[in-house]
Amino acid sequence: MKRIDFTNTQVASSQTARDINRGVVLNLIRRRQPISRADLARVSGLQRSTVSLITEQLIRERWVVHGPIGRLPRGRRPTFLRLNDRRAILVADLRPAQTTVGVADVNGNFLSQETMPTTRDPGVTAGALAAKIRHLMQVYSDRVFEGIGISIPGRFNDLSRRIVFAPNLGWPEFDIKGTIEDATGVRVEVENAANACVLAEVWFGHGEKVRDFVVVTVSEGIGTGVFANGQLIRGMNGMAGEFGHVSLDPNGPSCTCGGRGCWEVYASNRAALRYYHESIKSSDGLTFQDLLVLAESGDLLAVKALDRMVHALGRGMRMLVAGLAPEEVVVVGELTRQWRRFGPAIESEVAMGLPGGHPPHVRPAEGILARLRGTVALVLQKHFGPLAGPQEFEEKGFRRIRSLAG
Amino acid sequence: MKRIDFTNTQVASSQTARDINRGVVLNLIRRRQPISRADLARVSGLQRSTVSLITEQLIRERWVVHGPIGRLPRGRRPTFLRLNDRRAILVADLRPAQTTVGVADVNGNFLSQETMPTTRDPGVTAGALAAKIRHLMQVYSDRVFEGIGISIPGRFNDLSRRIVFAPNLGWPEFDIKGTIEDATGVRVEVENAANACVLAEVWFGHGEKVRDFVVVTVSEGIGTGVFANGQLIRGMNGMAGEFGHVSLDPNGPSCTCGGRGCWEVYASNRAALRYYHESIKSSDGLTFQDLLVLAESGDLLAVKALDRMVHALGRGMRMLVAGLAPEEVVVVGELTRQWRRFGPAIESEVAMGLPGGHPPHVRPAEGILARLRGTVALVLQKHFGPLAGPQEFEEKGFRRIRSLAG
DNA sequence: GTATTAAATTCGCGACACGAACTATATGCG
DNA sequence: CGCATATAGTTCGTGTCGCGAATTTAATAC
Repeated sequence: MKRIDFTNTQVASSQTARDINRGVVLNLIRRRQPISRADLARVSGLQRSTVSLITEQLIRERWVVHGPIGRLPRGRRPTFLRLNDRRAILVADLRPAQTTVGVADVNGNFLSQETMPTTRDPGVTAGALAAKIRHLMQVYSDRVFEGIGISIPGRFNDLSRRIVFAPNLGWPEFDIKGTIEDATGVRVEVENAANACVLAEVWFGHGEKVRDFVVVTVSEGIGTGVFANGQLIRGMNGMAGEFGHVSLDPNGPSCTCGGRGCWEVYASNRAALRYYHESIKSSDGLTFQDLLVLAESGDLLAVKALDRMVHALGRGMRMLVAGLAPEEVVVVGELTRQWRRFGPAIESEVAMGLPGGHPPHVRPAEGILARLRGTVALVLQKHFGPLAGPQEFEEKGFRRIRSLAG
Repeated sequence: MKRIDFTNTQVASSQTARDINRGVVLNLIRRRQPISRADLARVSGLQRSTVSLITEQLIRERWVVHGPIGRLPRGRRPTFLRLNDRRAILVADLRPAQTTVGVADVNGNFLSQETMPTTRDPGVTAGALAAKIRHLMQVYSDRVFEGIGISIPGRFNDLSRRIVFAPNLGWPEFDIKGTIEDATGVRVEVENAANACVLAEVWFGHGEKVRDFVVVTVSEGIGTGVFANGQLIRGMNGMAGEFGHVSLDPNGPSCTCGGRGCWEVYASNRAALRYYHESIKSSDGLTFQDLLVLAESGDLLAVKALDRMVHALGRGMRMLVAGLAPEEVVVVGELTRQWRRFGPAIESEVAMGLPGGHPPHVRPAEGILARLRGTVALVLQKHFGPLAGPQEFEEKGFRRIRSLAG
């Protein structure tokens, strides 16, 4: 008897070239729409004839539709192509306090967006979320829904299909994917919020031009998403990116994760509030937003608390920057609203004592929008080819092949 | 006038499939030699006819040669194929104290290996190295040399072609690539030692099966190499992997890099020696090897010093493990000689308070061998296709294509 | 010798990208 | 209006490649 072991070797067939080029053309249309076939050929380097065949295929697949006719000083007028925005994606961003639900088209434009409270009971929250989604599907029944994308402040394990690590949410392990899929009949994709922000940057931001950057989400906790070598780094079981729970001080305050002195204990919104509480009594019920307003209006203790937080934020980022050498650090969170105040402080803290080379550019991104748009990208990834991830190959032209072991 | 901007979009041509499959077949031969065409077809999933054509091409290119004829209970006998081991690679491992030079065949087997001292003067060392290499080229003049691979305890900047960050070597910026190339006439590839160990693991170890692991080299300093999503992470300017210079304590002892309290200040061989020096006076001239021997023979202070070092090592690894979620942590360095003593201590320290999921397997690797073999892989990468890195695509079937900007 | 088995090659086919030729459609000028 | 010119988009012939069936080669068993 022979032992068979399925290795991951991937061979190319005749269709592989088409699959690759289809992805290139589809993403060029997404990026540069409206665009003519002739321009696609110029931009991609493919022959006009090849572009025609591929666009024909994309139109058959209903990903692309004809747009308006262009005007040129001379010659035949080009027919522009654009994405079919009748195809929509349902998106949700789960946060400890509230959940945002919405509908977006394939371009990441939102048709609708609303919020609902997040409760401590996963089942109740998921039920309410599913109801909202079903309602949205009725309201937008003229659209075709590609899937549901959900970003969470934690980790989703693909094997067990459960949320397995979400200390700031306070949920036990829960099968959110199955629950929502059963209630709606639509396929659900779940991803960590910081990773979703990475996808949003790649899909709707600077694209794949920047091949190494990290996203740091600062809210109740601290999340990090790593984009390296032009790919989102997921790690074993999708657990990569928990730099927020790296211990800076083994004897520091305890963290929601069970550890002590984690980065997020010093640099999250909660940390700033704690610093403020320590300096002044009678400050119950204060939110991070309030703290920002206080600092803006000149409250010295509030400024001091935020400065401590920002200092810790920069210190932790230096860890990421030293280890991963990103070109950019993208910051997501409420504190970006006063970027003028915090931005330079973070940037100089990051650059301090950096081993060799140039410090990265530190810049803000819009939070909710990034998370939601990231989940749009998450759902579309399956159809748009290997942009931002290698896992696509297996499902398309490539095949897993056998190998004889032993 | 049109502004033209070369984007990195890569389209596939007819030859793309062949390039991919050539790489698959060549690497299967490398891995499983001697192997027949029939087995290659079975293992790869390609048709026997396709395998025949590709192997014919590889034999023409002189990468593959016919081996012995096999024996089977029935039927025509298979002709085995194997790599052409007349093609050799010159390798060097530069370390602060000494440099190892050698010759290896394409299988990573060493034909020769010798050491020479490393001096504080880059020019002198490079000159001596070049002389040794020229001598080896004469001794093995029956071989064809593919290139020279050099691993360094620092960073090589591809643009300036210089060693730009090597605090433990104590060299100023130096163009080692140009110096050796001019003196030998052979192409030189330079890579950080930890990254070289990563390549060695992927090429001569478990292969691409483990898609996420990190290498931690422990010697004068601490180096880290990150393998994620099945790729070596290089970062901007190839600077990724300097986790050794992440500050654990901003007020800690100063480091060779100019910072304070870096991980390597607490967890390197030098750190262990410092701990020992602190506990006992009159211990000048002691090497790390001596310390290991002392500990083995029951010197309690030596044991204590090494325990402190191992504790710090584990603490830093927890940072890597939390952030990158590797399946494995591979340790390279002298301390692996007493792995029975240190291994379990490191592993339990790493697993302590890890956010969610399973801790990685921590295991040792042979140091000098890994570094040297890694440089073999470094040189061969160019010819063996996109194994362990995406940068290959540009040079083979893929092309950069134009895009009109503005 | 003949049947059987397996390796390796040959050959016809379809998919694909390429590139030249061709068609379609616009502007401008005599 | 008619013709030159320019640009978009399509058609068609060619070469490469992988596929898979048929064929050839070479060994063993009876």
